[in-house]
Amino acid sequence: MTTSHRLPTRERILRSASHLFAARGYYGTSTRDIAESTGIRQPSLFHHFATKDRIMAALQRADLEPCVARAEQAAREAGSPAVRLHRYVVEDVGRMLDAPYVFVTTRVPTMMDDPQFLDARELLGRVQTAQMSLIAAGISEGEFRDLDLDFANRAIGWIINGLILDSYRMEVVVPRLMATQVADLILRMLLADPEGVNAVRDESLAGATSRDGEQIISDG
Amino acid sequence: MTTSHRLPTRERILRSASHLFAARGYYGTSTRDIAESTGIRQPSLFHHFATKDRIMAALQRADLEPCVARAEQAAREAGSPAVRLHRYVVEDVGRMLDAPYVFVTTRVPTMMDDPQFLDARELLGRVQTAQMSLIAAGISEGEFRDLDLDFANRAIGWIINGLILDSYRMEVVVPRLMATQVADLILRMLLADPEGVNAVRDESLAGATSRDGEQIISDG
DNA sequence: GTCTATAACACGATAGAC
DNA sequence: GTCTATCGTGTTATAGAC
Repeated sequence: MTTSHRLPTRERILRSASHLFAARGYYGTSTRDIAESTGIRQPSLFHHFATKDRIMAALQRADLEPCVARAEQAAREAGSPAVRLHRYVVEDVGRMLDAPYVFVTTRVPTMMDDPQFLDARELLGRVQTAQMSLIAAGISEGEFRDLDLDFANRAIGWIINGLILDSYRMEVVVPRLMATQVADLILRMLLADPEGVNAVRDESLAGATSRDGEQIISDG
Repeated sequence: MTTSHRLPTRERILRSASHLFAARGYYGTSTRDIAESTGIRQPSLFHHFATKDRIMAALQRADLEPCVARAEQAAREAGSPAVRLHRYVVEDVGRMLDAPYVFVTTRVPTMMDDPQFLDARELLGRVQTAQMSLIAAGISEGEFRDLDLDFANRAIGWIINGLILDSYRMEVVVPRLMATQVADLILRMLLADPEGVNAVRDESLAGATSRDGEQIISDG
């Protein structure tokens, strides 16, 4: 927010659009709304994006591509599934809360059904697969309770999506702290020994990678 | 679904609309879509509802009025806050999953902001207040961990809303069982002694009220 | 790269016959 | 209570000047 007043138009469109989508939903936001809040006229939008849905698609990519990368890395790594899941959640939720876009509508099922947003559907599918393999590993190694795989995976999504949805209205003072609290909550649900959550968190945060900077989208 | 082929038109409109709203969102569903799926022409809708938003408002009432009643009753009652919260979640989630309408969009913040849906906003506010007083009681009595009240309350909403959202896509075989699993999950998050969830569930289910029948809306 | 003007269409809602 | 016909508006997107 400090030096965002001379960003490329394309970038300003994406930021405006993500806020408007969060406030009024994708279908509730017109291209006129987006243009006005960007400071250009409605037809000028179409110099930067061929259609309205390409704006949403660009936001979905910005949300889901880093998410897929982290999830699949966490699924590949060695070590405690609990610690890997915790770290993945902290880093990915932290990334979303730190992002210059408001990721509220990028993952809603209403969008995913539309063939226009097929790419996002595929990316989200890969996230689910990676998460499930982490959960399955935790269960088979005895770290997690013997929960239904699908149910556990959905529950994780409920909490993460709920936070992102609320984050537009809540004031998230310290993204990293909020992300950790959410990861703790998820681990407490899953762990066979719920008291072990403190140890898992300590190991997770000790091995955390450094945070990446502000992200810019390359393509739509 | 067994004998739904000669319901009053008004009722058929509400059922069709709730499914369409779930699939494509409120703004993504046109009055023509609703009429077609009801088996009438588009202008005939307006004999039953003055405007499109009155259809949504009727669905919101059908969702939130029983919810408010249960939440405020649970907050009033005596006894263990953990047991009261568990029972409230089981009964209310069970009710939503059993309902003839798909309650997916009735509580989304996008709707709540719109002054057209002010009534729903007020009802949802009362649900939040009742839930918070239950959580506060649980914390002060030492049954729950010393969580931030707002964070705990939001987390409950994330899980319940997530389930309802998914329920449109998931096949929920036994609503009552699913509702119990979700209540267990919520209690496991909150309880100071997570192992106590089994005792809480047993006491909760033992004192459960009998299920009410299929609900019909009276007014829009 | 942004503009004005406008096409082409979908939207919610009304009028009035039956 | 449902229909046909239609109004007025807002929508996404295009054409073409600057």
